[in-house]
Amino acid sequence: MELSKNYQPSGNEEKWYKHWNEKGYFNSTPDERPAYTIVMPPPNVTGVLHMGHALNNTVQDILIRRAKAKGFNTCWVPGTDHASIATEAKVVNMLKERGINKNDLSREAFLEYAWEWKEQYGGIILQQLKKLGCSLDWNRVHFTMDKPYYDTVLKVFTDLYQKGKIYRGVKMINWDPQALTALSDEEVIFKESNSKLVYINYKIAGTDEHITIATVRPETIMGDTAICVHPEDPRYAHLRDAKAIVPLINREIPIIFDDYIDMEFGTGALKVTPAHDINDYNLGQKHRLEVIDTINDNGTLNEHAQIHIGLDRFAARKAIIADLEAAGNLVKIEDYKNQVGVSERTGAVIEPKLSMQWWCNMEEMADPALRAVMGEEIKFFPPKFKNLYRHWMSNIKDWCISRQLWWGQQIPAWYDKSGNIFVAESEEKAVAQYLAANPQGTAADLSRDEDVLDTWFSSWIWPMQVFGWNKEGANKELAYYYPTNTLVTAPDIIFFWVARMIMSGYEYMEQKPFDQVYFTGLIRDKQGRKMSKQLGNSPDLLQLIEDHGADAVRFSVMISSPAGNDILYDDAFLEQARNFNNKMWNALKLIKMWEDNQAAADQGAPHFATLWIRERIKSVSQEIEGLFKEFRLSEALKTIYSLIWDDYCSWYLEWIKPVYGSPIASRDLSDAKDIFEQLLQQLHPFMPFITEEIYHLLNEQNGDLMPGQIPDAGNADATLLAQGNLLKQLITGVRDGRNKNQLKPKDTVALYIETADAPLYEKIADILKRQVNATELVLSNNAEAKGFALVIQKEKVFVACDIDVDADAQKAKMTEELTYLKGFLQSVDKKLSNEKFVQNAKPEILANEQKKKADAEDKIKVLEESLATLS
RNA sequence: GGAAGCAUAGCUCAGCUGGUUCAGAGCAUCUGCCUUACAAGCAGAGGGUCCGCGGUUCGAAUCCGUGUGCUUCCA
Repeated sequence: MELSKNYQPSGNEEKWYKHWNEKGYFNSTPDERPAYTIVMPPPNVTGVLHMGHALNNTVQDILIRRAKAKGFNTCWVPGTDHASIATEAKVVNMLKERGINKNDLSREAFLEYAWEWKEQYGGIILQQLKKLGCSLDWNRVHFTMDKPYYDTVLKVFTDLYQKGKIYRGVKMINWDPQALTALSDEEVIFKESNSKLVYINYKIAGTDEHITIATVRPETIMGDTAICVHPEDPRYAHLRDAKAIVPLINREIPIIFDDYIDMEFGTGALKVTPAHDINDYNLGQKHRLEVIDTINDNGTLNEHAQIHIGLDRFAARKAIIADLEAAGNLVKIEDYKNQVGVSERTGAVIEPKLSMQWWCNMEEMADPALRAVMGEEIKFFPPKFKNLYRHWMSNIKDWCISRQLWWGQQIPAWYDKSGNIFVAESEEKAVAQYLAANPQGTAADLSRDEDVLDTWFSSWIWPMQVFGWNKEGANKELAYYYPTNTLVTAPDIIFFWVARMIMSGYEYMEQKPFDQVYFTGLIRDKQGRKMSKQLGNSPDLLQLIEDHGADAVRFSVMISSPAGNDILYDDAFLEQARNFNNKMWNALKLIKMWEDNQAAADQGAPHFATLWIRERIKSVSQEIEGLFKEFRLSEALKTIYSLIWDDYCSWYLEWIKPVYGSPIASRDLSDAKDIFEQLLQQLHPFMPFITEEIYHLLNEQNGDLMPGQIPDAGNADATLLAQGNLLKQLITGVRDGRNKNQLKPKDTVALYIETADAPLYEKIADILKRQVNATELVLSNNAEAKGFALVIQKEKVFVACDIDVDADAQKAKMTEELTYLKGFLQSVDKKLSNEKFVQNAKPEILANEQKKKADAEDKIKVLEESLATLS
């Protein structure tokens, strides 16, 4: 068979994905095996695959494939999220490009366009996940706006309303003047901004006196309804019962006293604008102040502002400053850094606004959800996120769930002409409610709430709804797959989504939605910056897959990605992955070469190398098992990587390699293949394509690697491991000695070894000689020959060769080692003679110290003897 | 303003319940090799006051306090 010089991923990946899919490996139906279930965090329909998705979904695919290989019935559910604000914005833009104004459309017409958009672009990201190799059950694709899902969201709303957990009310909300909708607190990002602190004089009514306030929002002064000072501030004590006059519009407002004020800040006097600041609002409630809303929904001034009506708030800010200056009220302007809230989706500066919205009371639901995480019924990986979660859950506020948009689940609330509310899952039921209360009425008296629900109000029931929670009657699927096993997500949606899923899980299933939450890190670029569209520092993922193959991309995001820690993405990882691919490819080529030249079938004993590496694999498999239990996936990958590259390729294959030109023993060949297959099985979850490809090239296979099993590893034989280890050290030691003494690779040597374990050398002599280019190995001392001496573990090694060795340098080196060992022995002795140590240390640690002492003593003895021979 | 996390080789980072299988990996550097699987490779090597200071302990990279620097979350 002719194999290319290097591994070529292109072509293979599509081939294997299609094959796995056709074989049905991705699909799951309940059976007698235990289930292992993951629901994918549904990406936005507006999204395209980026590095964050790549990391997140690679992790999930690894967990799924590994669980499959450990005998679980694995089910990974794909889907997308309708993303109210983002999608609506996209659709509005699309319409604008076609010359259509959203406001000219009916709701129904707009939604038709929106669905059209969704059908065209909404599935892109799922298609892209196939390129990454994700073993998703494509029979189970869900969308948060599908009919059954939509209906269930309404059902949840109705149910919570009936339980009194959802209510309608006027409160201060975060208003996005661009998207023209309310946002929840979680959708507001605070950004540091360079603002101006403007000092303004307000005249005290009936006097010539002024009071100076400082504000960053002078355009809101027309909404002022008080000035507040600290009750103990001597500067203002005389102003009790005084009134101030708002500049430009000359409205009288009271001066109030409250210890909320920070006397140090600004002038110690605060203008209070209850309609446009949450803190002012609270202050206003306390002091029963009037509320004057001076800003329109779109961010322009309204008629209550009296001046500059229709001007945008930022233009108004400039205009008002100019007016104040002209009127002589402006004192000074200072530069000032403050935190300004902007909309997560549109980037518009948030306008705090009093508004009638729907709210969900979270307190009661938070309680079991908090306990589940703190009590580790749901485990967080890494656990440091428990703190963050606890803090948020214990300070939880009511959730603003209505959005002034059309794309989403329309709130199932109907109003009659006098404003009474009827909430029901369907219009018929709402009408029935109304008619029951108003026998004279007709359905036409009712009008439905225009608003839709927050997207997260639909995705918080994702883990149960994807298994048909809303279905009538017994649900085998839900019973089998729920609770799911692992949720893999990024820490930035711990409140948006994770916490709320836990709450809805306990509310409706009386059970947690998942056993564990694995938080991936954020991916940053080489300079440590977050990857973002604005910076353009996010690599084009599909291009990366195209250029390097999905396996390499998966490797590169996983190798440096410990749970919860940010990763700095660097293309160098791709090179490492490519080299690793080529390494395995070349191992395959070597074995295929041997296959063409093998001895007839033989019943010979297994090669020492084979005996050793089988034990080595057992021991490493146990390690990997432990790493998976703790979700330390990057460590697991590194461990497998090193097992394949170092142990299998660098040691094992070299040890069993036949002398050039001679055939390989057929037993060694089949062992080498068998071991390679085991290693491919272990690596498969991380790099599915190349492993499947090599697996099939290695042997004629009956089945595929993907559904193959990783058996539980037994305990490794410690003696064999130690023997292999000694052999490695002997080889490295002699090679190092050769290098240091400037022996060329082709120069041969002879080995003289004094050992207490002569039988071992019968097994390893051939390997040892080959690996260090020795012509012979004699188990005795030879003081006569030219050469150099080494001490490896307790073995006295003399390397005879035809060069003059610097005996002094050699002695110096040995003496140095001896000094170190004696110091080391001293420290061990000190420990062992310390009564407190002997009393307090655990038995195994004590035994270990005793072993260290014995080993050090042995080695010192050998070193001293060798030194004596040298002189 | 409140809280959390991080600081280990030139760079990017591992290091789980304190004890040399603990000071490690990849990249970079140096030396020698175009050895018939692999030069995108092989064989070796060098390189670290584990941020400073103090404490707990028989013993600290690891635990506690404190200072400095960086990051993130919340208001």
